[in-house]
Amino acid sequence: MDAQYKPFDIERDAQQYWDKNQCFKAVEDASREKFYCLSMFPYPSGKLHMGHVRNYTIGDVVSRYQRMQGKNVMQPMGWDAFGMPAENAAIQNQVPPAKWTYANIDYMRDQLKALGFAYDWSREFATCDSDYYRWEQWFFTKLVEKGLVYKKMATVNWDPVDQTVLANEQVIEGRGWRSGALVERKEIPLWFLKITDYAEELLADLDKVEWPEQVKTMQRNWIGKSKGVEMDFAIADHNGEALEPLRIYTTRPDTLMGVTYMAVAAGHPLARAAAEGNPELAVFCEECAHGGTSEAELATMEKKGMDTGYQAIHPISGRRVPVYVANFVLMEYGTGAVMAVPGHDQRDWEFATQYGLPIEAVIADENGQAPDLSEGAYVEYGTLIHSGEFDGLDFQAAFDAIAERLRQQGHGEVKTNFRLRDWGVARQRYWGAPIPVKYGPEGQTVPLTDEELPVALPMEVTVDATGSPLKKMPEFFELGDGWTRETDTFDTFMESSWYYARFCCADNHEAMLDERADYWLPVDLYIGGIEHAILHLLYARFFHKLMRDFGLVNSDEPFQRLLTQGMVIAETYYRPQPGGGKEWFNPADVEVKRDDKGRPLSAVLITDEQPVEMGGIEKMSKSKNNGVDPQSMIDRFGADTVRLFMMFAAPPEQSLEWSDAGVEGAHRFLKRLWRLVNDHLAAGEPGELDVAALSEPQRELRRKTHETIKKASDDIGRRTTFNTAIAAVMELSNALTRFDDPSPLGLAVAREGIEACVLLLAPITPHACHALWRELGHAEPAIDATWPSVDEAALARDTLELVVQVNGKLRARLEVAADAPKADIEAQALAAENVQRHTEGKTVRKVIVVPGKLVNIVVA
RNA sequence: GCGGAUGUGGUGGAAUUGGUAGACACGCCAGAUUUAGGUUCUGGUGCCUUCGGGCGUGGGAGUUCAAGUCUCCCCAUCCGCACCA
Repeated sequence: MDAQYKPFDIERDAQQYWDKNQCFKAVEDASREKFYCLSMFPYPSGKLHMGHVRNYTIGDVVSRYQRMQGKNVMQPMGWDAFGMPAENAAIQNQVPPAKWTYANIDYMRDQLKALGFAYDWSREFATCDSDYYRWEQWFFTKLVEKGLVYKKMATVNWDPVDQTVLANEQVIEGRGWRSGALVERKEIPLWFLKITDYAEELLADLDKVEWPEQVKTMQRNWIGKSKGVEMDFAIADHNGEALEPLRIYTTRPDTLMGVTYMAVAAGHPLARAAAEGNPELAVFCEECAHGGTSEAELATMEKKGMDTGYQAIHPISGRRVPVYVANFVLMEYGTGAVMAVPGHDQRDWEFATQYGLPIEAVIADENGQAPDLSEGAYVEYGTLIHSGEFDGLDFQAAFDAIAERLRQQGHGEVKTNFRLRDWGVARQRYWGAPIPVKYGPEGQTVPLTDEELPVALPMEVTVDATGSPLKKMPEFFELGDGWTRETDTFDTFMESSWYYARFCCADNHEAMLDERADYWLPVDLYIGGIEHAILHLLYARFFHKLMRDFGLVNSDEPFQRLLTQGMVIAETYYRPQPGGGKEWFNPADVEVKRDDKGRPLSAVLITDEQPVEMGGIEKMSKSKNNGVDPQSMIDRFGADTVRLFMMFAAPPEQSLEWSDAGVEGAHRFLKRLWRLVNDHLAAGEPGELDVAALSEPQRELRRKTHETIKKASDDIGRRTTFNTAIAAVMELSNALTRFDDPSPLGLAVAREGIEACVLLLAPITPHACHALWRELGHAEPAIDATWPSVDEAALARDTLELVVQVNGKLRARLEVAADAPKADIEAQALAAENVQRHTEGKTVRKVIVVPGKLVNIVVA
């Protein structure tokens, strides 16, 4: 074999071998256990970033591991190709989004191939292929027929200068990102999917999947099932005339007797009515329409309100309280109105304090006293006070009693509510799948028929900042006889909600899915960023249930296991600019000076040797220019080194800090491994592995080999902690390097250990292991080798080391027989020299023996 | 603001079930060989120390024979918040 590790030759040869033999083409086979491993497909933004490399390496390691376990593995790849960046690039470079997107796909596909991922490329597709989105359009028309789709008014960000709808991301501090104009909230009619019809099932079925508990918790909270009371407050206008009652929902009916005002959204009919005769209020309602629509923005903005002059009549006490218009109440949430209990709700408390409204205690604190409300609201559950006949009741009793009273009076009833809102799927953008609906001359709204599908998106267009070109293309939307086509396109979450199913049968041009979907689904392991923990994963789960209810799939959930990978982060460097901004420099262009402990002291730009500031470690991003280009790393060290570093530097769920030195370390390890095999082969032919004839060092090495197999198998297969699996293999390879025994038996023991190293690393550094496995004389490729198994007999030990503590502090170590009785261990521990010193003159109160671990002697 | 996480040597991290804190690696220090495909090998390396030991897992309290791990409070950072993907 070549004494030098030559990654580029090795990687080219291995990739050619896999490619030529179509090693990763997945074929349905009912007789074999399947494993569908899926990584979240990329948006083709231009080139791969380190986050992609991390994501796809994790998926590849698991895929290759499962293949070596004998499973029928399918690992596909495709492109989440619709989205805003293509439109932005089109505006900037005058290139049609389709051209830009497909060029990016071609480039990124080559990059993925250079990393040696075991994909079945025959299943590849892009979501902007009409052969993909046509089925989405078809399915949408079926949903319309089934009543799962409807149109309603919804709030969007409106840029009054560019005359266009903005995404939340395009609203920067309340202003449009291009025009800089103050963004307004505007109501327009939009298409919605009834995800709330599935709220209960989406909640309950979380129990069926093996997902990280925090992701399930986030989804549960997002769905937000609550039990409360929906009730009406009668309303009187300035003249005491009765108006339409005000409907509200509360989860705290026990605090009902503490209501001191009501708050409604600026768009609420009551606010509109009040504004009619009140110019000041009309101006205020207008002001409330400024700013973005995101919940974070609404929750953190300055709370403002204005009295409508109307009065709400308390349904039980008959007390009259003022009705305010408030900017933090939104029409979209619940009924667009809330009852305010400033004594027991912090937000209500702050508003009441600001506007001088009464704050009253109706829940006792833990001492049974009225709580001090001077510094804030008391939000705990407790016993009712100052609530008339309800005094003395606890939360549950008060909830029931007050709800019952409201029901008897016809003012309200118990209701289960969900925080989850229906999914708005319409976008006023060009680069998306056209929504397959047409409008008639008499205002009819009709889904397109099967014969009218698909609606192909025109590919040759010019895009500018003033909205979708589709709206300016009569040849697209005019259908004749007064009929027009919808020009909105789908939310790109639609495409990513079912691509995992289409991979099962991407070549079917007659149907959306076929029986092959039921062979492969559900996805056995889904890997992607934690940032998708709620929206994408919830929409995909919903879509799966829709497809199930149409008989397209037979499972309830799309993703059985989920691995949420952390971000890739790196140090940032900048220089302050005269204007107050910052110029950011890429880590590749910066040299860091360190003190004698290796702590970074300062940094200079390589080109001019002048200092730059260190801006802290952040997520790799364009804006901070701290992205490390995977390609340059592959070009320098080879794909295996990049893969190894990625898997070794951190467990997959944590953020991973990029380190050039760490990459070099990974590269050094591969060179050592190569040399280890080379030296071993040069040492001669191993003999027969006669387990009964082993010397003590040989037994020890063999134990290390099997301990490593055990640990690495568990780490990769169950825990998905690839970093500790690699650390274990490094320990074994260190032990093998130190093991110097050229006897035939010694070489046999070493051979077993070396082959274990190669196979255990095969999923992580597949190219090097492909070559090494061949050098070790195997005709079958490493990808088809069987994962090594543990010889339990090799793990047995005659003696164990126990630690001895005195009062919890380590004082001695003890070598004892593995089967030594407790009493012997205790006696030996007490007799140890250093233990004697620490127990001298003291009374032994207790001796705790934890078998196989430690002895703790408690003295006083 | 709300929901979810994270915090351990100079650095990345390990400690899986409450039981030896710091595996493995990077960096640094010392030595050897010598080095042009990004050397290689050996040893040392948490902090303090009167060399007995003491201290030590963001901070503060608590439970326990025993706490990085469990409970409570606080601080900092990150992710998501429905039109970024």
